[in-house]
Amino acid sequence: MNQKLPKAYDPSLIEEKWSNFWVKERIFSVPTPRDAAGIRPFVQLLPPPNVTGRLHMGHMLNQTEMDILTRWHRMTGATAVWVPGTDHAGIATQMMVERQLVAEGKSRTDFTRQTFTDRVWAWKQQYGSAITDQMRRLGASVDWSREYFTMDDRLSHAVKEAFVRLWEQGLIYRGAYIVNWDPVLGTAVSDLEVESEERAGHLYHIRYPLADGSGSIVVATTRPETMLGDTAVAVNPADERYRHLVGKMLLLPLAGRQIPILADDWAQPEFGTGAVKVTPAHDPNDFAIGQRHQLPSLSIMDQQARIELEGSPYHGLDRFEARRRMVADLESAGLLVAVKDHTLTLPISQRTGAIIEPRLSMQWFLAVHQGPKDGGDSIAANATAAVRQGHIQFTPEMYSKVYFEWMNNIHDWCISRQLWWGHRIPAWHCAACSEINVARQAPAACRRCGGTELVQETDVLDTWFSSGLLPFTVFNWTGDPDADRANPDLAAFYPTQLLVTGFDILFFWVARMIMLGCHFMLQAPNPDGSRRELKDAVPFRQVYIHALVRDADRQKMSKTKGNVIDPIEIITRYGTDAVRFTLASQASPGTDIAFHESRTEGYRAFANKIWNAARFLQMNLDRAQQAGYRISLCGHDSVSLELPQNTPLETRWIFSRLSAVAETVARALAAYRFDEASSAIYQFFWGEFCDWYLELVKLRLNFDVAHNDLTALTLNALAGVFESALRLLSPFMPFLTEELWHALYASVGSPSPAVSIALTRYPQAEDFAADEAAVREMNTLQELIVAVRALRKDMGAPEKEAVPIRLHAGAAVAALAQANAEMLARLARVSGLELSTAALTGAGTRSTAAFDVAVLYERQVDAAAERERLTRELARLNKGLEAAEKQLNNQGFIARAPAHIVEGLRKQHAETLALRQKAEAALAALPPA
RNA sequence: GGGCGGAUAGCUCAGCCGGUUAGAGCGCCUGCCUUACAAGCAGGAUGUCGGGGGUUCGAGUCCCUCUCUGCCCA
Repeated sequence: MNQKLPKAYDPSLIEEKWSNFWVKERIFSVPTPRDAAGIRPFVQLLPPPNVTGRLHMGHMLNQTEMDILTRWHRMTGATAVWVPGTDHAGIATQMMVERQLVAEGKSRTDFTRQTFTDRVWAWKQQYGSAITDQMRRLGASVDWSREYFTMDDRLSHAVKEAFVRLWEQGLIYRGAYIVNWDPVLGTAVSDLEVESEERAGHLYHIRYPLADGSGSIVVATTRPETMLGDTAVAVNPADERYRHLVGKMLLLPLAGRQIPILADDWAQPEFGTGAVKVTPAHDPNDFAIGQRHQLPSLSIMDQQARIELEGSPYHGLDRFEARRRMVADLESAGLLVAVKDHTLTLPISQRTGAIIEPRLSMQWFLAVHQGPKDGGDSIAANATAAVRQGHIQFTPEMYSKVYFEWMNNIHDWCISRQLWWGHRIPAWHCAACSEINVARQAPAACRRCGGTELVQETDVLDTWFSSGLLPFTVFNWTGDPDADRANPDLAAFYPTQLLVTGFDILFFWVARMIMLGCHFMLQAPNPDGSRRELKDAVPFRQVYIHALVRDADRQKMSKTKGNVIDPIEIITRYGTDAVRFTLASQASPGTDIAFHESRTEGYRAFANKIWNAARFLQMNLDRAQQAGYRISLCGHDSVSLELPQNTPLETRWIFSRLSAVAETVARALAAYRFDEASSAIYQFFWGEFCDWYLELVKLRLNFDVAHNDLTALTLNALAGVFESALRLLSPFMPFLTEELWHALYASVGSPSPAVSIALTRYPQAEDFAADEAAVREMNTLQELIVAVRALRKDMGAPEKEAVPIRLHAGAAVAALAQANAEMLARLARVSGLELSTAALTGAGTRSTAAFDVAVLYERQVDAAAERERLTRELARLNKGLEAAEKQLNNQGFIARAPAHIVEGLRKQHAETLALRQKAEAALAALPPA
């Protein structure tokens, strides 16, 4: 019945078993609650990885943090829902499939839209779950029954609904604007998807002759190829050099059109020649000038950024080829005045690395500064207020500043993409009258002219539009106030409690969720029918922004650098629990994590330590059973707050420590201090439970004699503390603790009280008896033991040989030492204790504030080493005394510092003084060097 | 150019609302195969808290400034 645990911890033997178990048994599935008001929800949305993605360290950190919090809250009785899903990732996925086609010698244009998207779906079916499969190995306690894909019917329906509503509210509009055009992808991309890069380039000075032949003006430009689209030349109104030319017409070289010279502040006199060409269709600033002066916009490039100008000799040329040709032509025409080196900042597409072409094109936009037609504040106003008013809190707090900064400068959001893969915009263009019919279903006839020839919009929505809706769409939001009010999932789980994510998607995703969440949910009534306020419309109440995982040299991981650490590979070598603990132990808000494998090695050793503690326990439980003891273990009830009268010191102590650690962990986790929480548990488990408690219980467990109370009591305490410690640790190391927890119950011969440790109660400070006196006494004994061990070492006493000691101390400490002679014998190999009324100094002694102790061992100490040690000690003490005296002699300090600080310092000063005397005496007693 | 961080032991990082002589892990040195664990046990060494100035009875902690360094936005 009792399976022996293997001698060494081997994660590969247990992790797969439990991750399968958790999924198969649906341990973390949360049904829709009947009574939303009766639960304490802890709801989080997993930042959905792209279907094209592979798990990286960032995911692992993110999921480790989310999982620790989820498991912790779940164990404290919350209804913990963690919703997983994947994102269709428009551009990334389409690129992935297109690349596949290229390998087959085909291209997207060989397919119809339908057959292409069918192919993407097929790809998704086959490869799309790679990342969620990897996730299962991390032990993430997500609710798989709620898993979604952003293009599921359910979510697509909601996306369509959201779009139509925004359109009806007048917040979505269509228009020709300058957008960031990626000529490789053939689509517009948002500002966020554009990076800027400095590159060496040229500034071309080109002469534009006046139409009347009376002279010319020289313009400076970095992009001569766009001159075919020029519709003006601008000079600064204050620029004396050109004032007389304003209003005159120019003859545009290479095009032969006439364009005006106008005055506009945008032209900076000190840049280039002070005269700039204006190309409204190919430059955002020029576009603005064009608007101010009602200039025509002349688009001269196609979707691949080739010159598109019928009849022009440059027609069909790539933009950079066109530049070369045009510069050459200008030169031969004598119009190229100068070419100067110039560093220019180029917009680069994040996806493809292509140089973005600002391009005038028809796009769909979401208005962020405008109130909806049916009343209410603008999207940006609500999103700003939600954070400003504290309904959403950022950790680290600093990120709220970043958020405001962005929100204050936000522009209307270009939500259309010229792709095939994504949510198609629900709009139909009337062939007859060009009316745009936005509708939930394909309309039969145009609403304006009744025409029946309707063509659906070909654009799809930006991926972030649909993911921005997730906090409510995953809970089946419909947009219909009555239906939404009656929706039990929405009632129970919205707003979600927390979002854990990286700063890289703060604007892409976090901000969009706040924008869309506040906007839509303000319109959804509360479950009781009352009007929803902003504080309950927010998509989440807390945002925790985690750090970046870097390599051991603090370098950002990147494919090109080749320093990417694959979490699966590390997990395979060290086990998931050890990797999770590594990340947790370094996860402190606002600090990047340098991932050192040596640390993971250390935490695997920790896991092994726990494993062996379990083996020790199992061994003793076996013996106990053979000896006829019955051990009862029943979750946290096994630990009694009332310890029996005869409970030995170390047991009173360990329960006190357990209580304190539970407190520390709770406080740390509430503040996202994963590092503090994990270090407190580590310290407790290894430094206190294993190093001290397990050694001490060996004194109490006695199976050679008939049944005795002390053994029984100790066994119960030992098992109870261990069981509690496993629960304490389980959010951090779910696999190991699950395995050992079940094994522990098996050893006791009783069924586990829950199918999983994850469903038990999290240890709380008040679950354990705290005993201040026991902690103090134990600390004194620890000090004494450490002092004796050190002395033994100094004097060269062999490890195995027991040695007597002499102790000088106050009555209480002396009595404590006498009462615990066994402890001293066991842990410091003390063979006998002799009390001394006189203070002890000289070779072979050590002193603390509480006692002097001497090891009675014949061999002479190494006088030189001892002198060195004492000298160091003396220096340390003097430093302390100096600092203390400086303050104590300071009248200001005595007068102004709080009494307990002054008193504490005095006491310490007195103690240090005594220690110094002893050290001096010891030094003097040494034979001369 | 604007904004936000960081600099503490050899390395990676903690150090709260200022309060007594600054901590952890890894690494390093020494001794131990003490039957739970050598992935272990025990003992030990290591810091002008980036420089300078200020506030304060008191500064690693608050303020100013400089140096170095990282990130975000334009």
